Amino acid sequence: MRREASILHLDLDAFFAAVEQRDKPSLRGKPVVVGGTGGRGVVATASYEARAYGARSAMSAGEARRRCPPGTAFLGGRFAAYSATSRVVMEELRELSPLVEQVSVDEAYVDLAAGGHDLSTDGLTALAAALKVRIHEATGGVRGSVGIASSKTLAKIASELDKPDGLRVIPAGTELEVLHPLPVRSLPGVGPATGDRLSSVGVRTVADLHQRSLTDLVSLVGQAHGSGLYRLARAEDDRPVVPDREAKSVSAERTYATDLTDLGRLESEIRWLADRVVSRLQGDGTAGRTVTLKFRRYDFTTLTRSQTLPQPVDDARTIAEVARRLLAGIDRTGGVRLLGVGVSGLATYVQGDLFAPAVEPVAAAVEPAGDDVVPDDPAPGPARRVWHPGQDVEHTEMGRGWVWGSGLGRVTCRFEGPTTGPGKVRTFSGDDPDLQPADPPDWR
DNA sequence: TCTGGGGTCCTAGGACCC
DNA sequence: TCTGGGGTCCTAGGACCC
Repeated sequence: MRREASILHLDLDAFFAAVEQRDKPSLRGKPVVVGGTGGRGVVATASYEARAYGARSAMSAGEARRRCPPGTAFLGGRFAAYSATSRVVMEELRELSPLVEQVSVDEAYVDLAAGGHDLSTDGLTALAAALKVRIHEATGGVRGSVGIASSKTLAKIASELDKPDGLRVIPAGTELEVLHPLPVRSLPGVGPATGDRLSSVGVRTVADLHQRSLTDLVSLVGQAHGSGLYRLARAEDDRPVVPDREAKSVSAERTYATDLTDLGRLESEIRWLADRVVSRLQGDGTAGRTVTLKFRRYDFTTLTRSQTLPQPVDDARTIAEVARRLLAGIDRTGGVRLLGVGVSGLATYVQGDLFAPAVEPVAAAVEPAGDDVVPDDPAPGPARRVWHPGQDVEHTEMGRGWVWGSGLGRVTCRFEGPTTGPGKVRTFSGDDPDLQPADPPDWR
């Protein structure tokens, strides 16, 4: 918490719907719902006119259709238009200060202390009012709510208080007056689960929260969350505004209109998801060591399986094969509602030969030619064999398995079946005659 | 027409090393 | 041989946010 209110939070109002209403005058003043046009969709944004009928973000499309009157516009979403509009808004914020932290397409923090502004309450109010006008003009009609306070959390709460088209400054020293009457559920980070736990011990407002000891809160919701709430109730928050946060993971997922059961189809979906992840990975010049497969069953139960590789990977074939191996260990009975593929443990990709000896096997997998994989008949010839993570193998003693990692002339394999649970891991020489590639998967 | 898609952070247990 | 503890890495799941 700073000594003066110098952190601004901006939240654009019903952003996607507002862009649609800007671009299609016939939609102005009418209920508009963006998202959820597919069979299993949910609402991304409801205009305030649609909210009046009970439509909400994250609600199923079917529920929103039941609630809204005939004539409501249900739109699929034009994300290019939203991000272009977002960029216009972020430029306006950067006029205020070099320290702008964009949290999402419609939300950002600005550190006003870095911008040399009049930080009196009157000065801040004038600044916020002028900003709102500039955003409305620059975007051609989108409005936003602004909160200014002495910390990020308070600024975010402030921007919520007068939504939509809000403007709220919380002068330094008055934080607790504003905070204490609020329901705990309005604190960022308190969702349904935490809200229920707090409610079960009689904590409903921030003032109630303030009464509880640190020990109580930690035992109720865990170390990090408990101490976070303890501090929040006292308006203690010194998180800085951080521009240009680096991404920590990249993922793609898809929910299917009808549950999938065919293994070949699942594998081609994995390949498609891996391609999407890779195009973003390569666009960012990054690669990651941990591949995660996300799997949601017909009954919405959701599992993840992950594997960390020896080196970062950014090629679709390796990522898809690791994901496919992970899929093979999951019981698919009943059908699959959603599949996802992700990569985390990101590292900026360093091009060059400096570490060539160590990364050569994986580097070879980056540009896969079918010939990299040794044919089933290991004819005499070039002795060096290339193995890549996820590849199926057959070992004379261990049976069927798959490559976990390789390097420096060795290959590490994991042997497990869908029913055997955690597998055995063994390392072999890369040219061990007992180890052979198994039948390669058929991607088509 | 029950429940999207892209993320972040935390917890807990086990393996492994010192 | 027994016993213990700390630290790090990996995996799986869950809560939360927009």
